[in-house]
Amino acid sequence: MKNQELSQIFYNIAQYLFMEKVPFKPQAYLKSSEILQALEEDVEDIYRQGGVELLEKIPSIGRGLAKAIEEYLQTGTIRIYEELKKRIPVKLEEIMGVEGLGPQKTRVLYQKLKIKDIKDLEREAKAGRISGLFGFGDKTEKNILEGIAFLKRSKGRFLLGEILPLVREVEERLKALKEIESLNVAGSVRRRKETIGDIDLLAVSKNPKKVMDFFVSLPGVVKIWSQGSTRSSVRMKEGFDMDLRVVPQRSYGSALQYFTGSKEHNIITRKVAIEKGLKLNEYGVFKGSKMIAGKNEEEVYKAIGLQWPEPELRENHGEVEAARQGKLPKIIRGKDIKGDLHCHSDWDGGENSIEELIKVARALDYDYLGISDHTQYLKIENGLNERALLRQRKAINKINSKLKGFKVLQGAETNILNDGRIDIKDEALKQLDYAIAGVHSSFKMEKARMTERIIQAMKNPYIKILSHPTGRILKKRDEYQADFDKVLRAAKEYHVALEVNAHPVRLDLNDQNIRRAKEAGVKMVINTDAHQREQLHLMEFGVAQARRGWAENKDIINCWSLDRLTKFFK
DNA sequence: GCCGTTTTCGGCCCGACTGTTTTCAGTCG
Repeated sequence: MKNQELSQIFYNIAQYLFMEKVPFKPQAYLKSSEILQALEEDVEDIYRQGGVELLEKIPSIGRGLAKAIEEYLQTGTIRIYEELKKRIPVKLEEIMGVEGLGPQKTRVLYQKLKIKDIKDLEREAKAGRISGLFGFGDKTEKNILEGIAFLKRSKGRFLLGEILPLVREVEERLKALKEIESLNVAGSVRRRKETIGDIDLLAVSKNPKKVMDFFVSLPGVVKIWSQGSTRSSVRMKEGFDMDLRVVPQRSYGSALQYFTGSKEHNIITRKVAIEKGLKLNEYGVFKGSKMIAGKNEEEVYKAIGLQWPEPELRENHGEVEAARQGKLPKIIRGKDIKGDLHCHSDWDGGENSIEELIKVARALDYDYLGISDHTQYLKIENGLNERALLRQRKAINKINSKLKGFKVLQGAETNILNDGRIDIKDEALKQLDYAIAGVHSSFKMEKARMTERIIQAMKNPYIKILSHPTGRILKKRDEYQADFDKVLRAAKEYHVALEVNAHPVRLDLNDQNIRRAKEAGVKMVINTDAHQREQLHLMEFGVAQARRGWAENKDIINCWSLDRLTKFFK
């Protein structure tokens, strides 16, 4: 698949054009770069099927870029790109990945000091040769060195699961300040993206100076990037940045809307406003110079003729059009979850007994809990064999006989062997309330075989859930190769629910795949895969991901009553 | 370079802060 390569090339061309201050063209390249990055179909397939004409059907790809794609597919290179590279042969991703360096500065650094990559950059900055260049001073040089150090440390983004607890701590501290009238987290944290670049906070206060002074002296602040009366920015010791903006009450809604993003969502909403002869910015909705909305988000959206979209929907994935027609989905909420169907007890070496897990599940107000221990193939996890499963069946029956208003289900997380068979015999699977199947070995299998392997497993009549369906581990392991469309078709045909694994490093299915599953009419289940009782609380991350994937209660089987769920399993 | 159309041209989101200037360019979000 050449999508990513082309996306990168168009990104670089855009930056070169920015350097030469070509108007508007770079934005066009940038836009197409983003489109290609997110495009699910293979551009090469599209080109093979319909040539340049079909490529032009891709949004933001016109005649010029379609030709460029064709050139790349045929020759492996794009002429204008090669020329631009020759003129300024710089590793753009590296240099411009440093905070504060954009195309203009990158150009100067190359022309004056022949800086080509981050190594050159660090060397020249340390030697003090950067300050003094036109447009560069001591501070810029120092910031460059700090930016390089950050890149080395963090590789950029943080997992939502790492960040959210820290954000909540900061929120608590700020809310305790009496000068703060309202406080909200905005940005990608509010949208619950799986990884977070930095944190945006928004506050209302009549005394912004006091608030900013307090903010920049919060415990954990290691550097103050900027401090003003409306915006301040700091680096925390964990390595991420936080922005706090103070806005007047009357603009709070429009500011929250604006700073929640996404950028793409905002561009569209502003255009919607323009169509209606209005102007939308972070201060409000304006008709001429008259402000007609702004104090809360609902009225802002209403003023421009849109239904209020949940933050998780604001990714310019069709939500604005849906909001215009009043057809936004009624996405699930955390309290709709009625049980967790994937957790591990001490039977397979997990940390807690079934009874201990039940306690937490009841505290979460669940109606049921599915124990799904590993099975025998996973020796390292003390996987259960057929006899152990039977013993566990009896134990669970006994526990259930003592419970009122709550039910423990017996599942099992079985393993999909390389040929698609399940590592537990059908006679034993039959005794379970449901069985989960997952790939836990041979991740690197070739695509067609992997697809067939997974589909074979789903054909087993006792398999009701496919756990972590794509196998990715954030920042560590890519998805395994499988044809997801075929997996979806099989899931539908054989009535298998696909898991949305809630663990913050998995989140598998991810938002886009959840959306695809929903559109294919495939049912899903949000599970924590907890190996200790505290992890049952990770459910919120799975719910957030499902919300980002537009999932509604009808799509998620553990939003259903025990009766309906039991029928699904039957 | 794309898009949309009142369709082959004209518009493309826009404001805050920094660091460098000496009135503003560059970067970021």
